[in-house]
Amino acid sequence: MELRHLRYFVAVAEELSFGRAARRLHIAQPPLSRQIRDLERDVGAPLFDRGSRGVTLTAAGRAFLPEARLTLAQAERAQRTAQRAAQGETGRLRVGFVEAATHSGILPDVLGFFRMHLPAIGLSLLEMDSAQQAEALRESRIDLGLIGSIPPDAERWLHTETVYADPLVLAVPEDHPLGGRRRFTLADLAAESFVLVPRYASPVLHDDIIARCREAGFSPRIAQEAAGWHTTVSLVSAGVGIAFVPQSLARLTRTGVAYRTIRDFGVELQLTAVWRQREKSPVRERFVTTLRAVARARMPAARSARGEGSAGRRQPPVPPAPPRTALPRTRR
Amino acid sequence: MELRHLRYFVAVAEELSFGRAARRLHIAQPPLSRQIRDLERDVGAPLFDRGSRGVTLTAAGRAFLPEARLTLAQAERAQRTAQRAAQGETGRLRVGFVEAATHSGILPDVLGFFRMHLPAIGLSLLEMDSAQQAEALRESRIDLGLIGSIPPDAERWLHTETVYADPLVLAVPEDHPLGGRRRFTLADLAAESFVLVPRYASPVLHDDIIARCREAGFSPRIAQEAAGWHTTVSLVSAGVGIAFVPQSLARLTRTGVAYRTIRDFGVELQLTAVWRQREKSPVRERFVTTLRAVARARMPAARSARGEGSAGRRQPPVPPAPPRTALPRTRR
DNA sequence: CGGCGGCCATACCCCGTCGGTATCGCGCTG
DNA sequence: CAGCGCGATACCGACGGGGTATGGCCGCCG
Repeated sequence: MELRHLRYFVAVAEELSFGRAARRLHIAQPPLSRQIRDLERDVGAPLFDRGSRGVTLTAAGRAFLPEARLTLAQAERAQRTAQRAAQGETGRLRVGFVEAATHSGILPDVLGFFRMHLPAIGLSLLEMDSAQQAEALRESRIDLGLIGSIPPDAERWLHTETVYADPLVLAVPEDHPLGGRRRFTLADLAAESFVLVPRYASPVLHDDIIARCREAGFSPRIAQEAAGWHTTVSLVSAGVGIAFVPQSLARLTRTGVAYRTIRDFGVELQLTAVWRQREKSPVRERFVTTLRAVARARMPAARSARGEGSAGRRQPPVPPAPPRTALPRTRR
Repeated sequence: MELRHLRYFVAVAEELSFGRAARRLHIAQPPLSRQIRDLERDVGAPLFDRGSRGVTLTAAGRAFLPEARLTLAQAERAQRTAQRAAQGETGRLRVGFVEAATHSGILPDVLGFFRMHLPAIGLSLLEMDSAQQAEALRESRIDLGLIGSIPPDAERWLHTETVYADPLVLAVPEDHPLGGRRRFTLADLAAESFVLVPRYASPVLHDDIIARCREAGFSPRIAQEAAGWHTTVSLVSAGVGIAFVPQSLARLTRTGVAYRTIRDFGVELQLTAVWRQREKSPVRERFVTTLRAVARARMPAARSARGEGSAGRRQPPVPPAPPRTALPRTRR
């Protein structure tokens, strides 16, 4: 028994005529008769009573009809399910992320987009640090990691893509002596007091800043630790100290605070997506595409993120184009 | 897409190896590869990741697998449903019956057998008289009628089969003068008082008896009406009168009552099944087969019922052999 | 009442395709 | 590095799905 038999049977049962059914199926009547005969032989019982004036369903045929319809519907459902899974419209994705990914607002936006437009995708979110994510990826406990920077051992089996990069600029109180100067070097700040992100909140960023300062010849004096960027800016505004903040923040000018670029400071706030290199996953591709779009919308400058991978392509921000396979569809 | 593709896909997905799956399917590996490739083209997405070391399911494949299994199961279910319907193991039957059919105990026995052995059959029971049944059959409101005798207009489009025939004998009190006589004619009973079934309970039987008496030259004097045979016998035993009762009752001898055959009385208690001539119905055949078996078990004499139709065949009483079509089953 | 037309079955043919054999390409492995 | 295991590719034969032509049956109508 094949689906063809069921399709033919349903057509004949609906038309109650071999001739009309054959026309509807775009085949000739004799082959249709033969297929139905084969089906009846296979089922083991006649399904139609042939009268010279059309045909009628037998008891077996009447019982068979709804089941045959169900079978055909189930077959189509199977096909659609596979297609949707291939296009990443359904499935499951386990995402590891550092806390900073939520603070930046990028991850919440992506999640909101998925809940809104792709509700059939099950997302599992697991907060963990970079090292844990690398291990979880290796052990296939997560499918995607979101980390603050590319790990030192940029492993060969991992694909990394920095989707968001925001250079840090200096925030100073408007009435601060440095407010008037045009150009800084890092060393000029040796005597200042800083508002700094606590290490536990963003270890990579914290360490990067400290390391750059030490390279410039001083160890920064920490006046106050602050976990959120807006808090940090408020403290700067209040004169507690100066701070390094993402450039994107500088666009929302706040009274009492001035922003100054430090040439060759080179520390960036980053968000990098990382996943198992050779594993194809339509859902992951969807996620990354969305992530790129959301992140780009929040990027401070027009230039795109400089991650390795295919991060350079321009795409409409939201919604992202679905990843499509190039295979042509045949009939049915 | 055909069921073949799904069967092959499931095999490969379960074995995670084209070679092993091909062996399991009893085909060579290259055709299997081609079928899977065709399936993937049809679905519109790759279902397997081919590694040189076996294969893995893609996300689409993982989503497709359970749906494919469901489709195959549904197809088998469809087939079995049709088979069962063809053998009358499932379906619906609307049965019209006269009240006497239940009093005789035959119909309840058939119903009990169906509830016990064929619970998947839905039986609709509608009590109506012979004329109503004929009309209901014509209008296809019932599929089978159970009546007390063949209707006067033994219509050409109806098939009738008398499944039960029980000649009436005379029941007299043991101490009654008639008890000693060997041979009777009906006319000998002209002066007696009778216990008779009320007309509303069995109109045909009632009228038959009255008519025979009038032919014999008298109109019977009714001492008492009684609706059940056992009640009738009790009344005879108590000396209320004499009565015509089914011969089968005479086997259960009751103290105080003697039974005598009246030559050429010729009135029978009958139960006749009737249905639309040219309509095939496995459930109806089942029902009639069972009916025959149950009725025969209650028949008084060894001789079979003399109905027109195929009533003469001997069959094991219960359970009846299922009507089987001679079509051979092919593979799968 | 006989010819006609509609309907399905049968007979026969062609070619698409399913399944078979032979072979290749490619990693992995001893 | 040769061997091997696995899937893909190439090619072939034959089975069967679909085509046309035709027959048998029955209801209809002139």
